[in-house]
Amino acid sequence: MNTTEQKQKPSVPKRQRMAPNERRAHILDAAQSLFFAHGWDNVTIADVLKQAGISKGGFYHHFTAKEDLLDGIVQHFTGEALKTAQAVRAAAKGGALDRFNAFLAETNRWKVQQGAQLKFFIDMMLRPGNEMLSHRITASVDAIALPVLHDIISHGVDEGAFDVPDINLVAGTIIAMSHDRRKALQSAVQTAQAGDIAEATTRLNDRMTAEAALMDRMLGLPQGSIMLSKPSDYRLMLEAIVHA
Amino acid sequence: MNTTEQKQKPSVPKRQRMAPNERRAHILDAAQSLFFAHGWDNVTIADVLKQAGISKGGFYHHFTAKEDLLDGIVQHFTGEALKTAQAVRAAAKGGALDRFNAFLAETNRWKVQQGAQLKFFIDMMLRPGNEMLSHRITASVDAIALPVLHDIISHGVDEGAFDVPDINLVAGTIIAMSHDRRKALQSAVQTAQAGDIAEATTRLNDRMTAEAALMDRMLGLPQGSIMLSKPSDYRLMLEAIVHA
DNA sequence: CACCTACCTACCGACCGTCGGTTTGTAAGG
DNA sequence: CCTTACAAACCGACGGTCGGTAGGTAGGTG
Repeated sequence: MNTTEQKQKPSVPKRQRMAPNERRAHILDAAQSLFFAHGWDNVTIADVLKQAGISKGGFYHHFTAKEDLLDGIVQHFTGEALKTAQAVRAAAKGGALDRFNAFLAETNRWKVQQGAQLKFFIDMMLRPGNEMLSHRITASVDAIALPVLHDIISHGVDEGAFDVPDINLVAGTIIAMSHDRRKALQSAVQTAQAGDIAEATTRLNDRMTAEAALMDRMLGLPQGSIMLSKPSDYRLMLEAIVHA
Repeated sequence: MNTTEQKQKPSVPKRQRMAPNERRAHILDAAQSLFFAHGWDNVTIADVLKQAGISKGGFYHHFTAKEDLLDGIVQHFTGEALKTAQAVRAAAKGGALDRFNAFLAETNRWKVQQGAQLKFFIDMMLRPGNEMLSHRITASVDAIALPVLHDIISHGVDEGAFDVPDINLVAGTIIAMSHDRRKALQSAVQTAQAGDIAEATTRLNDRMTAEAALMDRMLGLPQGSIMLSKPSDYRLMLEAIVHA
């Protein structure tokens, strides 16, 4: 109801055509940044549309529902992890213990590589209102990591290197422990950002050392068999996060 | 827009007044049954109103939002657990191992006591769309169980009975393992309902035996120190669930 | 020119939460 | 014992928002 009827072609919506894959990825990117920043239920389809620069009809041409975005994001986010896992599985050289340590090192390398994104990721996973996102990503990671871990442990048991009460239980518990690590990581990052990187590094290292010791026990290994990264790695990771 | 204007006082809404606590509990009960049965996002406020027999205004007089129901339900549901935990904590007699076994026995006793409700509860926790409920209940249980477990383990370490790399890590991992157990329980219940109670009992028992063995290792105990329930208990529990 | 498909606007139904008003208990004052 | 006054429980219509749909439009392709 504007009194001055300006019929000027204003800010022409500029309908621009894109390849389906491209458009889909574009929308997914927009959605991911919004969801990570503000939480699943605090972001509306309209927000995504504005961010992605597309209309509702256009959106629903590429996606069937808001939940469909979740699947896309989770897939995109766990794609890297999947590749890593497959690579570790393929490189079946060495004994089970070596493979296990390689698996841990690889996952850890991936995290360090994420650098500053890692903090963002952790905060997102732990943000209230993001239970759905968090749950799905966790489930997806589980689905990828569990069979690989089972495979490694199973080989270790066959070799006589490992001794476990139940392969699946041990694999699941190790993964659960790593999920639980998120809280410790978040706390460490906060400490680091408060200025005390030394303290944060120490706490992180203590945690990881304890995890390694626990894994030794769970796998029936002598103390010190499982090797996690060095403190210097954690320091570097924390510094990278702080300076971002 | 009814043609036949029946002015009869029909099905008088019978505005009936209740004490706030009573009304609140009444609404909470209705909400819980609906949420458990159909999932958080599939149940609307209107559904709860109809079930509880109250109007929207009345509802919002007692609750501030739909989410407020969640807190109430979680509290109501973990209240029993809280009492149990406090009781275990108070009964500080005996050594740490005895207390630990008592803790496990008590939590298990609680589950068996739930009986048929247990299946309902597990299905609810694992139902898609109930991530929020599931997450909150898990978090609440964690908050209750963690300090108790920490307390027991800490005493055990002081006594020299336990030997752990990190108290919090071990406590958290044990709890995480118990949460992960839900999937195994669900699977066992399904097997039992399919008729094969013997198989279900065996699988459940295997799982619990393995958990006990893992806990022995985590706590630095000789094999067989941690005692979980007998197979007969699981059989009884499964039978109770099937016959409900 | 015909046709496909990416895209758009307008619209729908469902839902949550609010708001002004109504009923009911209850306690003080006559 | 009755009246008056006030607070608290309760009602139902309404507004705004959101996810999703319907039906048409434009731009590329054979």
